[in-house]
Formats: sequence, structure tokens, C-alpha cells
Amino acid sequence: MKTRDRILHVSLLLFNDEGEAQQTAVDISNALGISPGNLYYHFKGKDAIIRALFDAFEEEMRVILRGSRGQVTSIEDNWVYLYIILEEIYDFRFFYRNLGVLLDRYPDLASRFRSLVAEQRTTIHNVLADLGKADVLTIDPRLSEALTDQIMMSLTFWLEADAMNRSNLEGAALIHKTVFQVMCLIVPYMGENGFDALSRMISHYEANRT
Amino acid sequence: MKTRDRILHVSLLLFNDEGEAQQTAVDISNALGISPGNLYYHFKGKDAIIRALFDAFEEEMRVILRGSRGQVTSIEDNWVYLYIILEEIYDFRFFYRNLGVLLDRYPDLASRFRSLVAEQRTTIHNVLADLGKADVLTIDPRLSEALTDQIMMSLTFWLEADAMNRSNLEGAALIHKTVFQVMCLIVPYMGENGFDALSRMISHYEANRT
DNA sequence: GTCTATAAATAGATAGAC
DNA sequence: GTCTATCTATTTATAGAC
Repeated sequence: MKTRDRILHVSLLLFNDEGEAQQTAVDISNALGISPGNLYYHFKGKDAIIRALFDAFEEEMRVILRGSRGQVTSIEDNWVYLYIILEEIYDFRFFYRNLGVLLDRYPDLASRFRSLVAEQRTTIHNVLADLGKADVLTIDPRLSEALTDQIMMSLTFWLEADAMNRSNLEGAALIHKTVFQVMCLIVPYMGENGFDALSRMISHYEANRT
Repeated sequence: MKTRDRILHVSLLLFNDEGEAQQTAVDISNALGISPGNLYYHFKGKDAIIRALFDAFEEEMRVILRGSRGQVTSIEDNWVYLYIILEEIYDFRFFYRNLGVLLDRYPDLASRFRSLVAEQRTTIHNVLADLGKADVLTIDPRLSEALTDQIMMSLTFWLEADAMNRSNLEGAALIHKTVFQVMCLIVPYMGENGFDALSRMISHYEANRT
């Protein structure tokens, strides 16, 4: 593994586990067992590392979003698809733990992040519309935008909300809980079968918890 | 106005308008037209100012939360009550714009903030239960917790979500939109009258927008 | 590519005169 | 209570040897 890749790899681990704000360039080089000078040879600074990590995240997420087209045709599909999105976010969770700071400090990243979020929103909106056309969901058009916004809020702030709650859930359990939370937003639009599907989801949720 | 109060007043303005992270002790003293030394005479540093501002916010919010007991008995009451909560949050919006950083940097504030959020959640839960008992809402008990969490998420992250959207709404319009957003979460549980109430809300929303 | 050493920049904090 | 001057600490960034 080349030093450049090791830097990216270890930085991501440090940022995710200890928080991005807490890590200085020197901390990262220490964790790698290299000198600060060497780190600066490969990256102009922490900024450049973060930008490179965002490149990777952005590309992976766009692939996931584009992969949804016409592929989500049932509630179960939707469940699985939420899982995929949340796991990708979890891999780069440091971006989401302090969104505000990040957007303030890196204006160029901010606009790329906003564009990515916009594509996420469009994707969610299309998935809901597809499920509507397939009669899986019946969503009052007047509530459709608010529902999309609310799902986006869950997908964007679940990690911050968890930090607020001090839930101490580890990754998989937190992802599971969040999928469940989003599904609960949709249940009221599932009609007669909503409660059955909900029950199945709850037993599935309970079975996989702890 | 005493210097100590002027410091708190101007700091709140600066933090809300320019962001807390961006302001140093020297920036604050410059804005006040006093010396850094004088600022340090009144407050040990930016930390102490933030703590004092949180004292004020916490006290006001607890009064609001306790004032809800038995007072929210209709959808209209609920609408107004959301307004009151959101306006209080808006007055101290810098706390909510970078929640993560704040909780990381001030562990003592973090636990007080969590306790306040917990009381908020209990309040929301009780209000929903009251509306349920009054037959204004019919909430499936299996969805009740998820709904409460979702409302809490809106109340806690509406400002960050808006920053993400670059909506450029000014305060009153943003508060209005957020109240509407939360009400949309409740509409599915309003039964037959839900759509009527929704229509009224929408026209009210549209009328007050822009 | 990698190191050591050190400079430069920023933010936090205090001493002592008035 | 308020000021000027200064000091410390932290973090970022570079120069030059190997």
C-alpha cells in the first residue's frame, strides 16, 4: 500500500472514530508513523485529505443513487435500498457528524455536498413515485414534498441525532434502527397492508436488535 | 446597559449572524469597542460567554416546556405551541447551527443540552398523548415513539437542514415552513378531518409565505 | 520519498499601568 | 473597570539534509 493511500485510509479511520476537528496534521502523521513533513509532501494539508476522501464518497454515492432507477418496486426493495444508502454514509460518517462546520470551512465541498444531497432527494422522490405507481403506496400529493423532506432529514441527520441521544448503539444496530425509523414515516401511506408490513418489520427489527 | 450585559448581547448577535466558530474573543471585543483585556475581566473567555448564553436559553425553554401541561387540546393549539418553541430556538440559533462541535467542545453543556432535549421529547410525547385522549389524533401505539422521534428531529435539525438547502428564507418564513413540515407529520393521524385541516394549513401557509 | 528542525499564523490568556 | 502590551500554546506549513 502506497503512503498516499495509507494516509487516506488512516485519516478516514481517525476522522470517523475520533472526530475530524480533533485531528491535526501531526496527529495523522503520528498515527501513520511518518513525519509531518512527509505528510505534507503527499497532501498540502488536512484540507487536501478531506477533499480526496470526499471524492471517493461522492463517486460511490452517485453510483448507488443512479442504481435505483426502476429497481425499487416493493416495500422490501425500499428497505434494502435504505440499508445500502445508510451503510455508505456510515463508511464516511465523519462528514455527517459535523456537517455545519464542514460546509462553513470548505465552501467548495459545501456546493458539491449540496449537489449530492439534491440528487439524493430526487432519488427518494422518484422511488416514492414509483412505489405510488405500483400501488404499493398511496401518497396524498399535498404531503408528498413534506414526506420527501422528512426522509431526507432522517438520512442526513441520523448520526447527529444519535450523538445527541447518546444511544451507544454500534454501527449495524444504529443503521437498522434508522431504516426502521424511515419506514415508519411511510407506513401511514401503505393502506390496509400497512400494519401487517409494519408488524413484519417490527419482528424483523426486534429479532436483529442487540 | 452594563458591560457584562452588552458582551452577552453583542456575542449572541455575532454568534447567530456570523457563526460561533468564526468569532474569537478579540472579534467580540472589537465589535463592542472594548479591549480584549476588558472582555477577559468580565468573562474568563468565549467559553464563559457561551455558558452564560446557554443559562438564559435553558431557563426560557424550560418555562415554555412546562407551560404546555394540559394547555394543548386542539390542532390549532399544537400549531401555536410549535411556533413558540421554534421562535425560542431561533433566538439562540447558533447553538443549533453546529450542535456537534458544541457538544464535543463543552462536555458540561452537552449533558445539560441532552437533558433539555429529553424534556422536550417528553413534552412532545405528552402533547401527542393529550391530543390522542381528546380524539383529535389516532396514533397507532406502535408508531408513537417513531413519530415523537421524527418530530424531535425536525425541531432539532431544522436550522441545519435549512443551511444545507440554502433556502435563503428569513427567520419568520423559515419558522412558518418548519411548523408546516411538522404538522404534515401529524396529518396522517388526524383521520377524516385530516385533509380538511391540511387544506386549511396549506392555505394559511401559502398566504403567509414570501 | 522521507526525515529533522524551524518558521509562521492563529487563538487564548495574563500582568501591570491608569 | 478599562487599557496596552505581551506571553503562551496550538496548529499549519516549509526548508534543506539524507
